[in-house]
Amino acid sequence: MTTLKDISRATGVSVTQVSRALGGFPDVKAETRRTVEAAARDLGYRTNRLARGLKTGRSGTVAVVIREPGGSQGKGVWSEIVWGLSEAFREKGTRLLLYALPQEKDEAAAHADLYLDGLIDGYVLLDPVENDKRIKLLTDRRIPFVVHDRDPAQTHAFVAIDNYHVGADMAARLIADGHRRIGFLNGPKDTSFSQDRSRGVASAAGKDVVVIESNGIMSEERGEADALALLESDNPPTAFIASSVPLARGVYAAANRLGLNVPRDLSVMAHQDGLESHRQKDVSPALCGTASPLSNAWSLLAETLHAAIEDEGASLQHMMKPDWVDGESCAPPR
Amino acid sequence: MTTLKDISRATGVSVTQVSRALGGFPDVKAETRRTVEAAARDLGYRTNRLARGLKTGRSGTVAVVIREPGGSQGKGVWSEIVWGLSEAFREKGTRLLLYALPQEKDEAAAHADLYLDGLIDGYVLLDPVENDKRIKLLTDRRIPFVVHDRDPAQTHAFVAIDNYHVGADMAARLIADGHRRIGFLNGPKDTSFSQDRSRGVASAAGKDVVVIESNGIMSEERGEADALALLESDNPPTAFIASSVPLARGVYAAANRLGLNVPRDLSVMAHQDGLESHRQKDVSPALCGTASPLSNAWSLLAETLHAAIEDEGASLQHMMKPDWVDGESCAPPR
DNA sequence: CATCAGTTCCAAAACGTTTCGGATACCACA
DNA sequence: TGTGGTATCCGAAACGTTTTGGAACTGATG
Repeated sequence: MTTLKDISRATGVSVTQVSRALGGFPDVKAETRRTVEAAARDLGYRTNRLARGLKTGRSGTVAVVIREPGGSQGKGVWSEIVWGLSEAFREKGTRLLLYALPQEKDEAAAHADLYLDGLIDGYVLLDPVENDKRIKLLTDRRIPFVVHDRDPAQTHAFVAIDNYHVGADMAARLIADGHRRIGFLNGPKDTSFSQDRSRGVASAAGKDVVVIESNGIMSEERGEADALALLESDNPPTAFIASSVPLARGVYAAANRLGLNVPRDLSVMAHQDGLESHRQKDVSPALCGTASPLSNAWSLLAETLHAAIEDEGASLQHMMKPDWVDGESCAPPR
Repeated sequence: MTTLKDISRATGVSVTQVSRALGGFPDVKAETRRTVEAAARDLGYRTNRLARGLKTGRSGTVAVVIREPGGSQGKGVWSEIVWGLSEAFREKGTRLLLYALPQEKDEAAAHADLYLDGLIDGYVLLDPVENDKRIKLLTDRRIPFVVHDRDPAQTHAFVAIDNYHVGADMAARLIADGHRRIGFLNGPKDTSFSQDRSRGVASAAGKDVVVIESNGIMSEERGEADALALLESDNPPTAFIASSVPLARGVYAAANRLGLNVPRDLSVMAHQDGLESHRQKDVSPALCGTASPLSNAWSLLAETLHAAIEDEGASLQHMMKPDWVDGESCAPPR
């Protein structure tokens, strides 16, 4: 292993100046810097993060705790998220630790324990719940962290989707196309994302547009059932907004059963969460709708966590505007 | 953060003795040790792994490099493997770093780079290929590692399945049941696991048993095609051995098309690789056959890597005997 | 009493880095 | 000549741990 001392010996420059030269400090003569940099390259120098970490208190490593194995049949889709995170952090020179924790262990305590090892600068938290214990504990102990999505009951650093605009965008486009009666298959009523989307839709709708909203789990079965009920009513909607791709699949199934053609007889829009597993293109006709640019979320999460680590107490909150994806599933009403 | 110095101050014992007391060294009076341990507990002491690592050259962290995001639609099943590994290492007090590397980057070089940071003690390598570059480079640089599965072209530490016994076990059981003509749907001819299984089957077969082997990719489609061809021949086998669950699915499909009942008219055995994604129970009738106890592999991998890190140059090789899984798919021939 | 062995202890050095507090040299200006 | 400013440098301390090499004490043995 090459150390600063080796470079110092090789160049005749003091260890201090070698460190400062490599660190880009201004009080180093240009020529000295060049000499040092050349020697560092020749000797294959890499700064020892353990030593740096010991001195600075920053190891350059963050962690994410995962609770379930998640095979390709498993419910969890964390592999995609974790991969994206790891890559985003890698690009910023930070490493990501994956901490697998069985269900029966106390997750919040595990976060605190691991942090005390000194190897970890902070955490990314996934899948927050209301009044999340982890958030509470990490906040108390002033351990830096950022949440993917958010817990509306607590204030903390997060990167979340702007669900208000998810609803507003889709509704506005349907209305611009001439639709005046819209079915809205939303998520569970008690989740904050559903409420936000609902508000967005309502604000875009105004007075002469009727929105019929239903809430519940976002499965294809429920989508089909709720869509069927609406389409068979006396005054059926000419368009649907679905809060997820599976829900939209359900709408397609319902339309199919009633012999309705999408988009000729019925327009369908859906929001996709950005995971490979629920893709708007994978249904036919391809869905149009909003999309969460999760791929961008990784680097934003990385930046936010960095900021949280640097400025203790900074509360960084990012709402990401949804993207728009064109498809074949929307048209003006007949 | 509590340090050894804090404990020293609190107890009046020197830092040296505190360290030795906590480290379990013998030259510490029992009473002193108790005092120190009590203080450590009260003060919530956790040893700083950065400092220890700097001194000992061991950070207590290992890494695995992953190349593809692999959503639940993706081909990759690494999430299950990585989770198992992370948990196995966690139980041994070691942490696992996940290093996501895009396809276009040089993987072997990335291993060397990351190692030079000093944060990593060694690697777990997945999916080795013949004459694997990573194995070559890590061996050259004397960076400790262990491979999940193996590269028969190089000698290195590994944990692999005993594929000879996979073949031998299944063949022996079928023969004990009275089968004398066996179809064997194996993997690609140039992979070492296929060759090993082939040898195992042959050795169990002896002279009065006929084995008809076919090789190729292990998809359901190929399984169906090859099984169909054999079953429609003049002298069809009374049993099949499949090298994977998808292949066995193909056999089921072929039997179905020919109106054959499993296991009455045809016995089917399959090897499952232990991943949730290919489960013998998930087909009907449930498959019997060998299974790789991958869940045990994780801790064995962890132990082997630890050994490789401690004794430089130790070459540790572990063949895991397959398990046996009972099912409904086998019976004596009619 | 001197010697030895055994037990228990500790000061200090070391790991590789960052950073504080000056030191040195040079030049310009009064 | 002295004074101040700027550019460039460096020694030494510090981060928290492990480990070396010996010190101090005890009791037993000759």
